[in-house]
Amino acid sequence: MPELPEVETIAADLRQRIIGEKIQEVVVHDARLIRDFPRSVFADCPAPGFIRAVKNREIQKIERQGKALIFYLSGGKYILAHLGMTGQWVLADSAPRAKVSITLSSGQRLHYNDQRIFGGMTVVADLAKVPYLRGLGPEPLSPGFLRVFQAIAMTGIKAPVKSFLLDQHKIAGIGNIYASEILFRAGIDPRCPVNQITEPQLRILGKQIVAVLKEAVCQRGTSKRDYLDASGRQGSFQNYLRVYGRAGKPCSVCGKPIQRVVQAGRSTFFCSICQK
DNA sequence: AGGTCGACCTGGCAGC
DNA sequence: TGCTGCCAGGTCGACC
Repeated sequence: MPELPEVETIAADLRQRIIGEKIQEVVVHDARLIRDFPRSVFADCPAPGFIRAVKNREIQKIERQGKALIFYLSGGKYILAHLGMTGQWVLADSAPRAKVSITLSSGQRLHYNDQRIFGGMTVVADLAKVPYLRGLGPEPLSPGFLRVFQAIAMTGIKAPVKSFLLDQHKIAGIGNIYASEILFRAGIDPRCPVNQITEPQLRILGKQIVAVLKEAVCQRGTSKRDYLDASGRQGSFQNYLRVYGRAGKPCSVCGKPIQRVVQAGRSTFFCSICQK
């Protein structure tokens, strides 16, 4: 599900509703979800250790970094969570398919669902030592991003620009949906190597990264399949997609059919007339 | 060094 | 109806 706008929406929702609450009870329905971030599984079942580590701590702050969600707990512990493809954090009395359920001091219940189990969570004592966070590129919504982006993009990268946008080490938070949308708005062919894009085009690209992500945050994310916010509601940016998931349908600008190609095993959507 | 590809999982859906 | 194959918003490690 989650790219930057979706994780940002969930973080904002949870911030409003559970800051200051104490974790009273944790039930792990599927131990595969509790794992070293984000994929490697502990040799033995880590769930009891996770529960012990977070129980009775207060949630003091919630932040997003890239596509990761971080719960700051009292006593210097952090829950580090990643939603993978199908993860959901939902506040609700019950959630029949929840993989992890957390009861808070007010009686609210926070559930983590994840159909494909690509996401998960772990508890850490030092964020600075987490390889995923250390490796993240600049945040598109942070001040000074455009200048940093320009500098990174000018380092002679030969990869197709679509792969570049998806690389979390280069830029944090962009995923498959927004990469296609950003490139359409910038008028750049997703297959074009980064080092063949002109400086003025790169400036437009940087601005479109910021514009598309900001707009998607305002629309509370894109609910194409599974994504729901922390109240279980859909986002609305799917109503504004110009190319993603529209293969064969007419381009909103020139009317020619939107193309779908596969790059690095993932679908890319674009207009071969409007994007050069 | 830097880029590409399969593996990790489950479920929905189109086509036969 | 039921089977098969394809598809899905992410990330990492093996491989070139």
